[in-house]
Amino acid sequence: MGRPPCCDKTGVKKGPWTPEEDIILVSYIQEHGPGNWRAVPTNTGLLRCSKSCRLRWTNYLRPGIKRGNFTDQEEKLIIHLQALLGNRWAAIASYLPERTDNDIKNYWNTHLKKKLKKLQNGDTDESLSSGNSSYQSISKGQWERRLQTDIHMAKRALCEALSLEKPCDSFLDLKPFNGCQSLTAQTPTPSTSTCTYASSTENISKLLQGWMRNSSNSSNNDTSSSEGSASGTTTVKNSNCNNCSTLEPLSGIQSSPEGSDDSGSAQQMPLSLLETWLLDETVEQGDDEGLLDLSLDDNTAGLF
DNA sequence: AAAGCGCCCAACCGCCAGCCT
DNA sequence: GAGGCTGGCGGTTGGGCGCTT
Repeated sequence: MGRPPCCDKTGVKKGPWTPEEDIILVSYIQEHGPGNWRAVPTNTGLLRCSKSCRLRWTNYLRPGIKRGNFTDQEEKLIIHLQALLGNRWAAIASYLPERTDNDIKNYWNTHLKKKLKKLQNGDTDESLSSGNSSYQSISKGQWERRLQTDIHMAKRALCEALSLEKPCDSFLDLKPFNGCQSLTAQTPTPSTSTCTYASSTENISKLLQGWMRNSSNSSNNDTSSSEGSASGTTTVKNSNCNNCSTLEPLSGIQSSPEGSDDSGSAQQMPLSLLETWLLDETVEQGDDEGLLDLSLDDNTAGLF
């Protein structure tokens, strides 16, 4: 009957991931591809719940994740999409392939919610002035048309931003992980896939660099690598990797033979969605047909 | 210098739809 | 078909950090 439990509740480690754990997880996924999370703790020896492994991968280690400040375009897009979709962060994240739903959710809760609150209280905010406040005095029909226009503009901006990305040859030359190409090949996506993996490689390289530095500096000082680590995260965020090419490749990492399912479902689907969106030439300003098939959330539409 | 406060964000929790046995 | 697990999702939490007093 059914399946065995995904993991033992006992002996499962919680809390921040250490760089060592990250490396183990990344190595495993490099070899086997993402998916079958239940097998990950068993096969890697990680004392983590399968759920925790999946979350760590999708929210932090997955290729193509962009970290740091949100651009104005991204911000506006999030606001528009939140108005349309409500708090469906995964759906919203599908239009921002470089951002995780968790990041968007956090950004909304910590920044945008406050901004909108201010707006509702009558304050002005120049970054949103072309967004919400301008909707306040117009009819719903006008608002929808304006919204389509803004989404179209955001689409253009995003398209331009993506087209500006150049092939990351320097990272390809690095080959920090054997078989990294095959992982990207799993994803039948736009040309950005190479870059997205490279950017992740950069993240992981930084992480590795920090970890190697820590472990060489203080091989007997575990607290610096595991405690200081809430650090796994801190290492990546704070270290400046000016010369990643000095990194040694990880040994024992094989290419993924048959790219399993995907590199995190959140990666494949969003890109195809985005691609559809970007390539949809029928979406023109003022053309209400064929746009996002989304109805207004009454609550959020009321904001405008 | 240090205590207090607020912000940020990684990670956990609980729920649910879909899938597997 | 039923029971139960998996994977995905949104909400929430709490530790770390920086700023202010």
